[in-house]
Amino acid sequence: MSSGLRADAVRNRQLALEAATQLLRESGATLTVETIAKRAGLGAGTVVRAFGGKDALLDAAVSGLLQPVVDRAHELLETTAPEQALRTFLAELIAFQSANAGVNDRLGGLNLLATNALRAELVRSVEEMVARARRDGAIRTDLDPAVVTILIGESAFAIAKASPGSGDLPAAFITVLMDGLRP
Amino acid sequence: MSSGLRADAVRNRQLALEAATQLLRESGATLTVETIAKRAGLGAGTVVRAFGGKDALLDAAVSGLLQPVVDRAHELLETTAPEQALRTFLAELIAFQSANAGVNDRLGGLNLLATNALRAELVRSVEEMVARARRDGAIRTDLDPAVVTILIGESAFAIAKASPGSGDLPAAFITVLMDGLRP
DNA sequence: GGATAACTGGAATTCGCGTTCCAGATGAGT
DNA sequence: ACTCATCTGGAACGCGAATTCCAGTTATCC
Repeated sequence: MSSGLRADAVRNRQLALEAATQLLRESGATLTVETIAKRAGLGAGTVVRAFGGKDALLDAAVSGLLQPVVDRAHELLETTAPEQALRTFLAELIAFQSANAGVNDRLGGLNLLATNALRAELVRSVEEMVARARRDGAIRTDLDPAVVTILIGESAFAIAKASPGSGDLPAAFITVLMDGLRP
Repeated sequence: MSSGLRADAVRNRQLALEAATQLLRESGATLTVETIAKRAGLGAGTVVRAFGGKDALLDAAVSGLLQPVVDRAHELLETTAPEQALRTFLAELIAFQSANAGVNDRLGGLNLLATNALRAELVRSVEEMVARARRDGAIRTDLDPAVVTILIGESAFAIAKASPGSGDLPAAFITVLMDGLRP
């Protein structure tokens, strides 16, 4: 096969990835190579080797989680009117981040190449939504679109982190934000 | 004196605190006991003993940074009209967080007793500002005040973290937020 | 079904850090 | 000035965690 890996190595790679993803999403879990290995039913060495290091493994896991969100943004850009796309995407993004609360807190000091690329792509998509909504007259023109994009992205992120504690928060946020962004 | 500490111990306590505060504010700096000790011109043992542990030392350092902000919130509550107080405080809070960027990222896993107390006090102050502004008719009443407070706090925090890269961001944020919060 | 290269488990290694320890230094009381 | 309790520097220690290593196992190819 194209990979050049032995069949068992391929299987174990997959097991390691799944175990890492699981543990990443379990808020309190300790995220050591040891625990990932135990969860996957593998030895520590195998887990590390599968991706070339712990960082790369987690990068793959986080990317896997993020990819559907990126796809969804593209889909909304193609199928939905800009303002509505922005609203919908924000709601879904917050729900996603909220469901994966704690993931981001445990990535400090890690070098996440693929993940950062996806994040950049996400920002690009939001930028495009903002630009289009603004062309439609749905967003005020006294602010730099790039600044508006950052504003949206960063605060959505923060709201998601805080929202497990308070269910109304995301809806309130979107209301306030979209009202504040109107011309 | 009341402390019961020897004079040199008092002085070294102060040196350790200042060194810790400095390093905390220097974004890239490694924040180990060793580096703090070197900066203070002390031995590692002395630094640790001064406050009873690294956590307590950093707690004291962060509290020291935060205290003026808390005082300022109280002052604004006493001297300024609610809506204006909120605007002003937000701008100052963001400027402060921005100037101390990176401090918050390095506090993961630490037990910061005094700091958390100050943070809670900060939230209480903002809550009071929101409540008063709402009574004045300056803030929409279709949202739970507690939710509005969290909304403000969390997003201000996020904006501050992102703002070193983009100077217009804080002003844009406050504009959008306050417009969105109007009745 | 052998031969061989690839892969595996998990023990040993390494590394970064906070804390502890203690022989020597130093401030405080007289 | 003398004494002694307190404090100091920094080496040694303990601990958690990633990585490396290697003897043994297993897939793959003929």
